[in-house]
Amino acid sequence: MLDIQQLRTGLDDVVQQLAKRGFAFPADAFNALEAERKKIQTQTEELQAQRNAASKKIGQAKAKGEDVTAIMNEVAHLGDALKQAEAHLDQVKNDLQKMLLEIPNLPHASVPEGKDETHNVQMRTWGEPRRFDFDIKDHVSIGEGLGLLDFETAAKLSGARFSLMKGGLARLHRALAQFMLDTHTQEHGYQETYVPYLVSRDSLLGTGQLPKFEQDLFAVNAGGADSTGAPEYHLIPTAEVPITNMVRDEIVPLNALPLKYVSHTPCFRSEAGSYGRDTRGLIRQHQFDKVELVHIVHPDRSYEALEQLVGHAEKILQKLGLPYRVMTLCTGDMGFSAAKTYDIEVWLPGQNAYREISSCSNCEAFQARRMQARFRSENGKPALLHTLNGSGLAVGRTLVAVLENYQNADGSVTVPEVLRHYMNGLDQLRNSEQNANKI
RNA sequence: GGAGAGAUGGCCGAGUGGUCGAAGGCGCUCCCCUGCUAAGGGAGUAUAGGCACAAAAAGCUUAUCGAGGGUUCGAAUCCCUCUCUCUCCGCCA
Repeated sequence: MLDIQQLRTGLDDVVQQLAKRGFAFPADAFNALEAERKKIQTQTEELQAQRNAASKKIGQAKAKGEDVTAIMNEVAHLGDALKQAEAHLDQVKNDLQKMLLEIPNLPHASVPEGKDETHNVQMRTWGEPRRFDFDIKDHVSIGEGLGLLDFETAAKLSGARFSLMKGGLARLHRALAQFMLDTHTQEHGYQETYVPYLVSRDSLLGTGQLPKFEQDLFAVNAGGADSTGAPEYHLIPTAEVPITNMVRDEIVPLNALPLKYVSHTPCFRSEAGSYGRDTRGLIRQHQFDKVELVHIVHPDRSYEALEQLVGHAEKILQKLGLPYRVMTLCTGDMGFSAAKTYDIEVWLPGQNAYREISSCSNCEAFQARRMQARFRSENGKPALLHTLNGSGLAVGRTLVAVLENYQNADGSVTVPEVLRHYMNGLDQLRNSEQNANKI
């Protein structure tokens, strides 16, 4: 959420900045609402002040045992007018709030201007894509070839865009998550957290998924789909939601900053509207695992923290020996809550392309304002925090990258050195009688 | 799921219709005193808005005692609904 003060005092600038990210701010509607708000609020508060003063007088008079009918008459007519004014004010404020909640964050000055992902700017690359002297397969063929990846059965269980992994592949998936968690907690100073996978609407409002992106979420009702009323819970689309909301309505002591949390969770996305893209394989699923990094920081430190955050995510790819590049997203490609975003894209030989595996964003005070997440600042006053989040990394896509980059001519896959410890020393996934064995 | 108790400021805790944004304590900040320390004395110490102003300060004003609604001239206090916490019972991984 943007600062309404900023809209009142510098609307033109805000409109211009939002235009850069392709958002048309309804300035006229805002100005009209704001003018009305001002009028009604003044009027309402005037009436309230009258009432309060009269009530006080009544109280004082009664205490002295005086007759109060005169004052009572004086105040009697206020009731209806006040009620009406209050209702009107509520409505106008609600409309304003609704408008405010649907406005995306302003891009940071350093963000390149552009319409879509073709205007993202490459910052750096790491590693050399490996040369293969055999015909390479994509991860689907590799996984199915091993007898360890089974989309058909997953479809039977749930439908499209779900996956079933078995044996060494399921274990490799787990190993990746463990490895990421261990690295971030032991080397990067994050506190491991276990969080709810079902969250309230308030939490989703806080991080910006609601009210605008309800279509992308899965909703859950206790007692089944035909239960009446609004959904009680939503499945988390990312651990960013529960982790960041830990500080909602809190005032964090200055000396507790920065807070750095990591959590491994499943993520659930309906991805409405993206059908037809990445229909094959593990790239785009309704359910996937992710290790999420969140920083809650002092506003002066958030861009410093963003660089660290990206570095921590990169470290995982480096240790796994997976080539990648880091992109700064342009204004038109950034997410709703972000002021600046770096994407990390890993090299996928099966697609002969770099594909997003991590997205690291500084949301500045955008989420904090929605959440009323504050810290007690140097002058003793509460001030809004800055929040950042980033994948460190998307586990499913990392698995894809490992399969494709570490594939061998005979269809086997070499287990990266750093993961063997988590695989009981196993150094290769290969097909076997056992793997091929039915369900 | 059943029965009961509760939710007040950074924390503890008083307050059952009026001058209460809220006693008292703790903590914190500043000052005084004390040759260090400890003890003592004094003052201050919620948040978010609005108005006005070029802006800040001061000022005026509104809201907030878990949330929402209601009764009333007036609600922390009375009524209703909800949420959460705790205790006991049941069930359950």
